[in-house]
Amino acid sequence: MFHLTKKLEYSLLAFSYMAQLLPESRWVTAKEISDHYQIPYEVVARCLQHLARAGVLHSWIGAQGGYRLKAGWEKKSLLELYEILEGPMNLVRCLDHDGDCSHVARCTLPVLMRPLNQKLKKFFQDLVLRDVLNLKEVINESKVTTPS
Amino acid sequence: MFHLTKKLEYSLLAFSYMAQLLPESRWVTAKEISDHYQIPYEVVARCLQHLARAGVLHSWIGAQGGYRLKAGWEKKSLLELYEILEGPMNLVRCLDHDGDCSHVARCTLPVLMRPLNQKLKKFFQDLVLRDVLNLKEVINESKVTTPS
DNA sequence: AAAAATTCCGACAAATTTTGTCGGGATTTG
DNA sequence: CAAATCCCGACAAAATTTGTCGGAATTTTT
Repeated sequence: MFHLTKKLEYSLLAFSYMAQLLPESRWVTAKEISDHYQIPYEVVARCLQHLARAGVLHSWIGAQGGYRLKAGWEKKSLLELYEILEGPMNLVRCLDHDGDCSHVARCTLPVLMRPLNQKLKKFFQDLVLRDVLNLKEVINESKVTTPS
Repeated sequence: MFHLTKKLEYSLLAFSYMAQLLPESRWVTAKEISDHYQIPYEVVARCLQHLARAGVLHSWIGAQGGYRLKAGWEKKSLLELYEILEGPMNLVRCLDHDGDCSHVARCTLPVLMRPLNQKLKKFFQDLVLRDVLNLKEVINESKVTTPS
């Protein structure tokens, strides 16, 4: 129940990898990351795609293309990453459908869990990549948009 | 990844149920709880057994037996319940074996996750049943130890 | 213009974890 | 002694997560 999913693990590793190169900043391929950490290519690749679609990374298709951190990435919270990769964060399913438990009328879980869920989300909202990855400060992300 | 397990859900319902009866306090059977919430008997039953073994509930075997809240139950945290029911709370597996990832040397996850994990545990340690279940105060738990 | 490198996408297969079921034993009450 | 109950482990089923495959689209290189 409280294990990070591989999607999150791999995404964090990807961020970590890209952050390390930082003052440089270049296009990094999914393959490079998968090789470096020996994690399955297709899985990281999909994570990176989702993160790009969600606007946390730049992506560039084609030879010499890849991914690159997007300005402001270091302020993204674990909550945001979670919701990009896994959908809404809810302690109990019924909260997905706004407390419509439809299960037993007596089920008090949605009522009890709603405030708790808010707290949990707050907790992860306050954990931003900069802190999670232990970065002193993010030096500069060059505004390059084409590979070569 | 952040859905409560049924074990936890059912246990919370059980606590909720027993707390509602409170100034009374009597032996409540697993069957009674399973019937009330329409949840599978064997599963709640096992949760209650674990909670009893862990000292959060009293149990009494035999006809007219059952379970009963044990003094101090309302100060038990969700972390404690979690660890009773599910084992140690760790965001990543390698923390189970104290960061021995054995995976790739480069894997920075254990290092990054250890402090995060601490924070998460703290978070759940601070959530105690009294608050989670919204109890004003716990009136009294009679010290009865035998059913009749 | 063709080939190579890459992101993008969905369908599906495999592995793992969670959830539920069963059968039986032990203890207490009436 | 019978009934009610807790106790326990093994296993089956369901759900979820993880990984694989096949292919399409875009860009760069030759």
